[in-house]
Amino acid sequence: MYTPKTVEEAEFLKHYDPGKFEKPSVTADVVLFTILRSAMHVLLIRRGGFPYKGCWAFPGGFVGMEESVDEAAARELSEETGLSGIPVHQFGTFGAVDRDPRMRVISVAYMAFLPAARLSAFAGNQEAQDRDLISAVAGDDAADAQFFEIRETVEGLAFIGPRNVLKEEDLAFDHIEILKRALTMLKNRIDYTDDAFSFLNDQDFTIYELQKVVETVKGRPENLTNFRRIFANKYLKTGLVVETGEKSTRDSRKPAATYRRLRS
Amino acid sequence: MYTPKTVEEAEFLKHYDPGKFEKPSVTADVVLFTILRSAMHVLLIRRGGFPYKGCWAFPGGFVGMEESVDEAAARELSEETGLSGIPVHQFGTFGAVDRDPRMRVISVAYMAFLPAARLSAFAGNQEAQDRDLISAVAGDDAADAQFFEIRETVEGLAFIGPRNVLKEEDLAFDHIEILKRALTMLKNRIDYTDDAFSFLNDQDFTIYELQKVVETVKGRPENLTNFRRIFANKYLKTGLVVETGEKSTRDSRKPAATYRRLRS
DNA sequence: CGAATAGTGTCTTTTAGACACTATAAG
DNA sequence: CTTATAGTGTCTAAAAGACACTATTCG
Repeated sequence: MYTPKTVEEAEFLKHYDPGKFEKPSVTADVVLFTILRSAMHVLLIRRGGFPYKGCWAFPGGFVGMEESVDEAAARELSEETGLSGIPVHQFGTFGAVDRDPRMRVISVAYMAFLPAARLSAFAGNQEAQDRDLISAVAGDDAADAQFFEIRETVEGLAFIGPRNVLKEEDLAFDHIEILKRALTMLKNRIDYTDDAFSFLNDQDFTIYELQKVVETVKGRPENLTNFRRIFANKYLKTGLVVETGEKSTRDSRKPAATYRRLRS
Repeated sequence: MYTPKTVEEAEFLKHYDPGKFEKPSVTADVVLFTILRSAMHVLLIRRGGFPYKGCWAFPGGFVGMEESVDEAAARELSEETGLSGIPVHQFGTFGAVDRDPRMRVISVAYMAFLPAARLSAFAGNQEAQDRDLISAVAGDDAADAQFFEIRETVEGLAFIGPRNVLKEEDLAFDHIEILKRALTMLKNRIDYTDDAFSFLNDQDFTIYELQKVVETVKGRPENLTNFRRIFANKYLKTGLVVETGEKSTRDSRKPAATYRRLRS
């Protein structure tokens, strides 16, 4: 908290008028990724109001005056998906003049990662599981929320939903640019950050599960031997990850060792 | 440019009132680095008005309604230093609620790199060269502008100016946090981006000059043989940099080969 | 000559990539 | 017995680190 150093300064602050200049609006938007059936998916919400009515956009909204931008991102994600406790990672701010036809809007963009298991857990019904839906909170602008598979085609990105297929131009505002930036950054980050762990369903996991996450994010297979060696050097040798002693048969007939990450 | 798809939507946009909600202000701030006498320097401007009067801050200011955030950053840098054509690189947005005591301000932070030669070139007088001053344009908030050497001490960062020495708490707002983030990112980026080239004085340079830039940014020496090898593999073999054929004796008695980067 | 950078050769270590092979348990 | 993952050993290639050595030119 800032303390004025002189009476003069206290007076200045007391009479300062923040309304002198016209201001842009600021939003926090969250690109929520998840992995379903070994394919990258992103959450999109169908816009029920103008502009870009019927187009699809990331969860997000205006930054309130009493919350930080980071808090706004977490709040919007939570409000529009019902999910809580998902960390968000800021990756860029998009400030072109005409990106919103209503008015000047500057968007601070975040990415976040959802373990697939949390998808069905809270939706609570079979339909939701089948269709990769999540319960969007009803609101002015949120008519429907779905996870779309991201597929890279020769004409650009396509978004394969449970009921429909979108092209790049079906995204609202400049969200296709935001998504492309997020994807590039995620692919670059995945090898030397702990993002991959955020996709895992359980705190106990097998090396195979982690490998599948990395392969899905990067879009190409990893060599099994090398992946295990790097895992051993980077996490086991340093003590960041320990073997639990339990065995898992989720992915294979042969029981696999499970591991757990220590201290976040 | 966005085109409404229906008359209804055109009406909506026409009557949309952007003034409904209170909005934060948005600034673009630029951390301008340069290298003088083999030491990292950063440009700080002394604040002439409240709040943080007498403290030092990065060049920056409010984003106008008719310019993008990137343009605002470039404009502020140009206005407050007289320098033009310096590319700016966005690296983070700082949106804590209380970072400015006047009002809610969200700051989009950029970093930029100034070749040392441009410092003296435009200042035009000996005093400026001696003191690492640059001509700050007179304004409400800009009383004085200086480059400070960044020195890492046990108590944190110190800023060694031509006439004075600052501590972390002499920086205004949360600018010390912004600077630390910029430094960390720059150190991480320097090996695999072309940032190092931006510090070079001339389009023709020697390997030694490039090595000194990298050493200064990272704060530790590079092995000469390995640096030359990496340079050869990364830039010469790929054709990104070519040998000019000219020789330089700027740094050594023995003439050194000079190189030039192709296509930006 | 000493000082300071220019430039090359080479040995070693580390890391990454590739591939062969055996193990386990369900169907 | 087939299949899919579990897990190890090892050969090779590429990259990084370390160090020795010679070259050039000014003062």
